[in-house]
Formats: sequence, structure tokens, C-alpha cells
Amino acid sequence: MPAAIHESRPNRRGVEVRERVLRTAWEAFSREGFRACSLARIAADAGLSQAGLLHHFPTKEDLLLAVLRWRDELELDQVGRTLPTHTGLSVLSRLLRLVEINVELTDVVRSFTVLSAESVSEGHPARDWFRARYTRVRAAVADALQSGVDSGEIRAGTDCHAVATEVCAVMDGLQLQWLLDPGAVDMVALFRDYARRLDAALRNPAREAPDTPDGQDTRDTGDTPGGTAPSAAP
Amino acid sequence: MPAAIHESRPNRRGVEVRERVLRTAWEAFSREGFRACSLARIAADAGLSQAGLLHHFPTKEDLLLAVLRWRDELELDQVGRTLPTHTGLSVLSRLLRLVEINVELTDVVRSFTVLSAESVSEGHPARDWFRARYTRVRAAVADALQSGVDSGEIRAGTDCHAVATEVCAVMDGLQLQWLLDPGAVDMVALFRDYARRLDAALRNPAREAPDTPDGQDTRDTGDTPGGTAPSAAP
DNA sequence: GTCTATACGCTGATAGAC
DNA sequence: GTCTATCAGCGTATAGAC
Repeated sequence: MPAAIHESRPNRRGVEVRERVLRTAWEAFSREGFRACSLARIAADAGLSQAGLLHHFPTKEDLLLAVLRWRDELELDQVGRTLPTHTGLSVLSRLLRLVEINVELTDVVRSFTVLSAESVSEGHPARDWFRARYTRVRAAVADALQSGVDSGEIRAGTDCHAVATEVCAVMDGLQLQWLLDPGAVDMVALFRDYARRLDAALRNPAREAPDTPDGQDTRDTGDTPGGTAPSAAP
Repeated sequence: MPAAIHESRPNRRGVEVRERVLRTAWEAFSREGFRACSLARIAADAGLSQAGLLHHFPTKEDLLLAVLRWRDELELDQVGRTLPTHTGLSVLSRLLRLVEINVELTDVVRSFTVLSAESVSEGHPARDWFRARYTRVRAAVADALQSGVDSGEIRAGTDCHAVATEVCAVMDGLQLQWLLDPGAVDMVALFRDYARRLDAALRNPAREAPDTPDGQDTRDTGDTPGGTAPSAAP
């Protein structure tokens, strides 16, 4: 098959352009939300024309969904791998670490805050994605906590799924207030206080008490050293 | 001054129209966000033309700010009066009551979630309003808690402002997850669990322990019986 | 694959009659 | 005060040359 020589499906150049567009679109959606920002602007920032962009992603909605799918892959590569390795209450330390990373990544946090809230509208194209995302994140945190119950570190009878939902809520809620007023809201300190109190409440009193999530924790948290943009809303 | 007979500044008819437009705009902004919804649609739903609407509110931004100011008045009439009457840990019962009311007011909650998140964008017209709102709400809750510290009900040394910020975060974060997936998130039960645990952590152990925020609380919470749309995000 | 040119709807806002 | 008529501008999306 000599024709296969110029096979163009996984074209190297094409993949590069596609990825550059995805990254640019993600940043644009972050700053202004999906509905408010224009394809022309994204195309210009990515260094091609609007028509050129629409060659790769036929509609704006297709672009959004592609961006979310792309974020999914990045996230699963990072959080999806590091989070489940922490079991029991150490998951709180891991999440505190995530907050410490997020406080340096304002744009990423704003992305999730703006897009997730926008997506609660009826019929929003990202709604299913965010619902699935929260379902998955809650389950991951709940699983980590449940293994703590199983090992006896956490009190028996703890509703792990409820606690997981609450922890996600605290992270998201703090992000909103922090974005609105960074000077008035010390997101890291606030989450640390919350995590400490939660740790104390969940810990099984019938056992010795070792590591609390106090930020002085120096164990390996499974992060890549540079911290390449992990998940924002937990 | 016979000319004063047809004084038209606080025209009764004009006030009615104005209020109808505000209510309609509030509902529209709720469903779709500020940027996504059009003046033409709001005008039609309020029963007048777009030009007629712009006679009362010269620009779309003016309309948004008027809506927010109008909500402010409603809110101050209700929460602003009832919240400060609860001091110490009873403020948690009051906030639980608020969550119970909000779970019946999906549209109001969606309003606050969509608009507040949209407002974190740089230069958004509602940004200052939401920042000021959170500053005020945090202070109100913190004041209530502080009087609990003063009376000895709450542990000495409690950082009331930090706790107030956290409580607001939990309410907002739960609202987001609940709006995305009402069947999977029991907002009232989750906030009740959180409030109970917080109550236990803050309560001064040197004193007897009376009322916990358990929803069986039948004391008067200061609400009007019908519950006419109080604040959503705390 | 990428471009220029363009179609065409909808946006917020204005002018002026009634 | 409210309307109809109209504006310029920007939005997404398409057609067709290269």
C-alpha cells in the first residue's frame, strides 16, 4: 500500500495545532466563561484564523467538549493516579497539598469556578461533564476514606460519601470567596484548619494518633515537582 | 404649587413596572447568567418592549446593578434582621434553616451560583457587589459567633472570622453540587451533619451542652411563615 | 489544512413619533 | 412613558480559493 505513506490521520503537525488550540481555548473559557468568549479571539490567540479553528472543531460546542475531554486526560494522568494512592485520613493531606498548588494557579481555579457554575443552567453543554466529574471525585475521596474505616483508622459508621461531598464543597466554596477577594481569604490556612478539625472528628479514638494534616507534613505526596496544573475544583 | 399635582418622580404606575422588570430580569439572569441572556427576552417576559425597558434602565449593566441593589433590600429586610438576632452557636441552626428554605428555591440558588461565579472575571460589573456581599455576610456570621465566645458558650481563642468563611464556603459548595445533581446530593442532610460536627468542635467543654443544630429544633427562627425568597448563597 | 470573503442572526443601544 | 423603526457591531458558521 504505497498510498499509506502520506497517511494523515494522526498527523504530527495537526496534533500540535489541535493541542495549541485546546490550551488557548481552555485559558479563554477560564477568564470569561464559555458563552462570553468568542471563537475569533481564541483563534487569534492560538495563531490561526477563525475558519482554521473551525476546521478542527466544527462548532464552538465541539470545542468546549474537546477541551473538557482533554482536561480529563491530563487530570486522570495526575490526580487520578496520585489520589487513590493515599488511603484513610492521609487523603486530607493530599487535598491540602492540592489547595497549596491551586493557590498559585489562579487561572485554573477560575476556569473551574466559572465553567462549573455556568454549567448548572438547563441544557448547558458542559453540564453532563461536570456532573460526571463530581460523581467521580466524590467516589475517589470516599473510597480513600472507606479504606481508612476498614483499617480502623477512622471511626466505624462514618458516612464516607457524605464526608467526601462536604470536603469537595469546602474546596469549591473557598475558591469562590478567594477569587472574589484574595486579600481577605487565606484559602490554604482556611482549608488546613478545616482539615485538621475534620481529621480530629473522624479519627478513631481507640487508636494512637499519628500524622495530622498540618502542612508540615513532608511525606511524598505523589506530585510532580514542577506541579503542572492539576485539578482545581477538587 | 399646583404643578405638583402630577408629580411623577415616585409615580405609582412607574414603580410597579420597574419592579416587574427587576423581578423578571432577576429570574432571567438566574437561569442563563448575565452575559448569556438578552434584554429583548427580559422585556418580552415583563410585558414591554426592549426600548421601553431601556427607558427605565439605560444600559444592561445598569439593569444588573439595579437588580442586585433590589435583592440587597429584600435580603436586608429578612436575613439582615433575623441573622443578628441569633448569637453564638444558634447561628448554625439559623443557617441550617436557611438551607432548608433554599432547597425549595432552586431558581434563587441557581441565581446566586451562576452570577457569583460569573462575577469573578476581571472587570465584571457585579464583582464589587459580590465581594461586598461576602464581606458583609462573613462579618455577620463572625459577629454572632464572637458573641458566643464572649458569653463562654464557644471555646476561647476560636477564630470566628475563619469559621464564618468556612461555613459560607460549605453552603456555596454544597449548592453547586446539589444544582448539578440534585438526586445525588442531599444538601440539607449534608449541611446538618457539618453543622453538628462544627458545633461539637467549637462548643466550650467547660459548660453544659444544650441545643445542637439537629433540625428537630423547633424554636422560632425569625422567618416569615411563607418564606419569601431569602438569601441563597449564605 | 489554512486562508479570505461573506452570509446572516442577534446583540445592545439610539432617534423620534405618539 | 411607551412605542416602532433602525443602527452599527459582533457572534457563529459556511463557501470556495489556494
